[in-house]
Amino acid sequence: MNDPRPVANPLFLREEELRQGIELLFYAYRDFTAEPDKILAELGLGRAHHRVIYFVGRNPGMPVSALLDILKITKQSLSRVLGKLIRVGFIQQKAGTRDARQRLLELTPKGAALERRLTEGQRRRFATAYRGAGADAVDGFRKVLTGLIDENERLKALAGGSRG
Amino acid sequence: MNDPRPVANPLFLREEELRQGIELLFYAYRDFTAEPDKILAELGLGRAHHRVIYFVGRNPGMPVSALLDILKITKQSLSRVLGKLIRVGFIQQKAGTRDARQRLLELTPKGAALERRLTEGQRRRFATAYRGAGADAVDGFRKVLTGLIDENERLKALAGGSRG
DNA sequence: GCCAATGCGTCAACATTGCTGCCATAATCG
DNA sequence: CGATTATGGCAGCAATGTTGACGCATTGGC
Repeated sequence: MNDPRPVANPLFLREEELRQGIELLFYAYRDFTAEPDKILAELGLGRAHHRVIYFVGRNPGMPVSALLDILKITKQSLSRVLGKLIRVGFIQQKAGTRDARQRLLELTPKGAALERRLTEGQRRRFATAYRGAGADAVDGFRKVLTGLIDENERLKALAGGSRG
Repeated sequence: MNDPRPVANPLFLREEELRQGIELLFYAYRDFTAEPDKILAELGLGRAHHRVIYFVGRNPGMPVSALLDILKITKQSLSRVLGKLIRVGFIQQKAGTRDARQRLLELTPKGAALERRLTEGQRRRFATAYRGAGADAVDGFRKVLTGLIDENERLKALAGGSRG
């Protein structure tokens, strides 16, 4: 009846708060990726292919090095994924004009169609979540997520498309 | 000089807003998992092991089936990961009392130490992001992330530890 | 007490996604 | 010209996921 703690222990609350954040991030990411994964599996592709298709669609004409910097994987890992997407005809390369060593990447029409199909569900999921949470919540969401990103990556991340 | 659009196209804004959300989630998750991944690699473990260690630490005495329901992977995949963690001595099993078929999972002291080591950086990352964003932002962050989770998973996700 | 269902584990085979290390080519920069 | 950069390829290895099939102990309903 007589709780000795007038307010909840702030240290416990803090720990609980942090753990809840960790878990929410896990659950959200888990469900967020499940839908496209199914579509990809039917095509013999994986999540890595989606990431490449997404960012190339977002940044048409980007060189391989820019993709590597976003994905933070090795050149060899990307090479395999990218090679398959090119062979199957979702992505095409053009030689760079300024630097002829560069291979500038862009989606083929077929690739753009797949991109839309893959990302559609994710956009809808975000739209629903945003609508349900309200504009202020969306702002907070962005603030916290941005704070989770490595400091030296933040600017690049916020630049998003080729607007930066 | 004279922009024909008095305000930005709301449809474009919406699309841009949604894509930014998608990307922020990707970047945050990428950097959020990078630190523990390094530690795990030194131990010959992977991200899947971290997830198991995390949730068992959070829910001591949980049966295997509960873990499967959280991770959404197959029994066989979990079995391999769990088996290794038990062999190496990070997790131990006890037979269930109510149902003797169940294997109730808990961290060994060694496992608890690893859990702290792995999750420490992630907690710190969240603490910094929360502090920088403010209490209202944290609330919005939680609202949006919760909205991203599959509807029929939301209650379970929010229950978090064994408080539910 | 029988018998189906449940909880858990395991063997085999396979694909994806990372990694390292090494090598090659071509182009650009100083 | 020589060093660096941008890209690609090959071999091999590990982790993480999948499906399918099977076994074993226990539980619970009839």
